[in-house]
Amino acid sequence: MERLLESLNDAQRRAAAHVEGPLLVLAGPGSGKTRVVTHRIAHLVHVGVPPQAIVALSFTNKAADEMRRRLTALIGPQPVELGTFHRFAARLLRRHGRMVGLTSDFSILDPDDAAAVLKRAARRLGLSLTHTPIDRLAGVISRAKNDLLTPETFSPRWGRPAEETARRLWPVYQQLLLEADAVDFDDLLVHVATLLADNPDLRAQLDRRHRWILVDEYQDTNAVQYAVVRALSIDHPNLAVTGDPDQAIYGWRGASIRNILEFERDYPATAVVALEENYRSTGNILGTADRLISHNVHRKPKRLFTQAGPGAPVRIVIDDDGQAEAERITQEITSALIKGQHSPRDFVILFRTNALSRTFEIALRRAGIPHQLVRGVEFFKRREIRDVLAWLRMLRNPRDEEAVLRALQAPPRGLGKQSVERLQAWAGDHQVPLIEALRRADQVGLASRKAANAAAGFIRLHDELSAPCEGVAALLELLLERSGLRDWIDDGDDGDDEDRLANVEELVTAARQFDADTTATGRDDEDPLSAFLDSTALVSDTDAWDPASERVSLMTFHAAKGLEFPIVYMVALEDGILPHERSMDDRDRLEEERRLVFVGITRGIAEVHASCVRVRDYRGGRRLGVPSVFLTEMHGSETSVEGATVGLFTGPRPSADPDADQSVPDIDDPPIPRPFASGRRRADGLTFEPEDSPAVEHPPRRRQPAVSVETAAALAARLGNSPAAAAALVAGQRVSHAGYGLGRVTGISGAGPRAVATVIFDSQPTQRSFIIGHRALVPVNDATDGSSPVTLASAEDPPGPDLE
DNA sequence: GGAGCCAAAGTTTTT
DNA sequence: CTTTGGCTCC
Repeated sequence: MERLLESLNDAQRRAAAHVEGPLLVLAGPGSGKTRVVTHRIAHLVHVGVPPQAIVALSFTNKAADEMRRRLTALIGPQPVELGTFHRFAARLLRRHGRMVGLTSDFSILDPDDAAAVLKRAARRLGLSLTHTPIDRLAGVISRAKNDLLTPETFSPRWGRPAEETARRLWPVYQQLLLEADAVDFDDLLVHVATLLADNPDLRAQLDRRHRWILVDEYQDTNAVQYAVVRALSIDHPNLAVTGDPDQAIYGWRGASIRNILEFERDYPATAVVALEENYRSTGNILGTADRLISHNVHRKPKRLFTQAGPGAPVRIVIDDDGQAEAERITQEITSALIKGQHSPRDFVILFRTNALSRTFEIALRRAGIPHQLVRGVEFFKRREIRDVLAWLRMLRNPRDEEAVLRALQAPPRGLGKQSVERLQAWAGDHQVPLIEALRRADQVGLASRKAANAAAGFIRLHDELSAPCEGVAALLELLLERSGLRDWIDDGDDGDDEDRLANVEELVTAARQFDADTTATGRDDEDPLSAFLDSTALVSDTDAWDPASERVSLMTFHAAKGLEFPIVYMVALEDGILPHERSMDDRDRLEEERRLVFVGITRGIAEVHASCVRVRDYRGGRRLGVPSVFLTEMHGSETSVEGATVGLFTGPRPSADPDADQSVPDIDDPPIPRPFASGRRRADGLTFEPEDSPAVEHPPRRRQPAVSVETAAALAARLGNSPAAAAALVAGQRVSHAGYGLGRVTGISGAGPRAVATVIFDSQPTQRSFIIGHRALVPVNDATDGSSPVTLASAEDPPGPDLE
């Protein structure tokens, strides 16, 4: 056993060997936090703690999966409860939700559906929402919930009409949710907190049941999460939290650094372990990060060190405009790839807002560099996916009005706005769920015979599909056939149909996978359909990130937390973007922006490049870019500056002299006082009109030859049409498609004619899915396609994602 | 009753 | 520039 902990350093070992009592692990970036957590769990199990008594909570499924993977590698599969806060809460609520008025079949509404409920609440109150956008109201309520406020305790601030409106709307909204047996994301945690606060016996019982609790990223927990964790660790305070106050980046979501800073006060006799040795980054990277973060006033100073050499300086580049920035970075990546010392997955491009990704996607695509934009929720936001899931939700919970409303229109069945409103009104008058009104449509008095028939048909369908079914996938299949959903999706003849159908098939595959997993693990304590729905509702952006894939990653700073990359590009470091203009006037929020950059820098293993731009195209117009104050702050002996020849950087060109601090341009005093004020500006006698910038000559598109290859191959396939061709698809196979050109298969899921191939096309950044049986994909000989612009370094065994 | 078009508005970060 | 919402027309 002692061998288990041998590979750890002293501090890590102290933390991992800790068994009883509260533990606070202050873990700097790259200090082996995940190793400590997994080794500690392994150690606990080894000394006889029942695995079922251990709960490890993280913020993303990805982090949880990675922990599971590493734990299994250490000591084999264990029935440890390991997942996200929300998943844990959902599971708990399915068991004990009665006490807050929920059945075990409650629905989890995504933000869109929650907004629709909020709209209904406003309608019920007779409130006009023309002057307060619904998202804003939802935001106010969400934030208040995270602060553990209730409609009673929430007091709108003076001169904030939106908050006053939200306060009035909130109780009605909760009422509607309750009637629908539904919760929003925030409620999952709020209900659990309430449950634990109001039911001492249950609290004690769960405290006993979950005797060892571990919380990752504790600096980002908010009041509700704190309340939940607190309530479960009173009698058995074997609570271990890990975190780094310098990486707290979710203050806007109600997270409070207080939780970690005052942990020792909350839990007396806490063992504190500081992990300070960094095993990830070079000395220059760590030094730059440290220099930057030391500008934060609200902070416990911390020592970070590495035994690694200084490495390359952290590079600061000032580009002319966004296009130049993207093209320069693309070129640098290309030449690094050609040299063969790096593969695409070694690179990440980090930006403050998602809107900034576009320029980089375009540039990378043009250069033929495979890349992935980390924005995973999109799959579950797709229309067809939401339609299917709405059906499932309705079958599980017929009171879920949002689900019923959506199912009613998918496919359209002749029940229009008029009829639906009449049904809703009737349901309201009779205090019954909407589904009941549909069931008794003959009593409702619908306008037409047609509408009444449609309602009856819908109910028949609902009842038929409500019959018990072997597995989620089987239910899905039945649903797709009987509801006409599949035909509806498939009937048009534009190319999107195929995409949409493939997405649905992908969902079926996921369900099949899910069924197999549940059978294997034999978890009978949960309803499979509910569990499946939970798993689709609670996915996050980073969950979709595939670390093993041979692609350059593009993501926000927030999404990068916990990850590491050999080469990091941080882009658009301009005042107004990072720090964001809405955070510049508030000291605390400015500090959070600074921590965001700290997180960005410390993702880097070997190289970190930061850049800003002198002119930024943004929302149609152009703005002058002023280098971020953070660039000034991080600049020092570990950094180099390029591109400061003209304009904003007026000082002499920075020399290699490490102490040439005088050469640091005076970024604090830019020629343009308010760079991000709206509208075009004249500056230094320059007029920034769009016409002023000559269109950049784009290199000829490389797709030309690909197209002809493709049509020939497609024609051959259509004429010969050998089934063998379809079967020949394997992961890694080059293929061509009539619409999208050449691409590479990244994976096959399922089997038989409905198997789905996922493909990355050379012309597009996104992954697309195709049903193999449709034979839209034609295998292409790798050697003949000649479209590979660069020789990629050979893929070795892909390492797992590296979480701290 | 439904679909398609046009206009307007709004853009931080996310479980 | 994208998305969303409202309107009109079929």
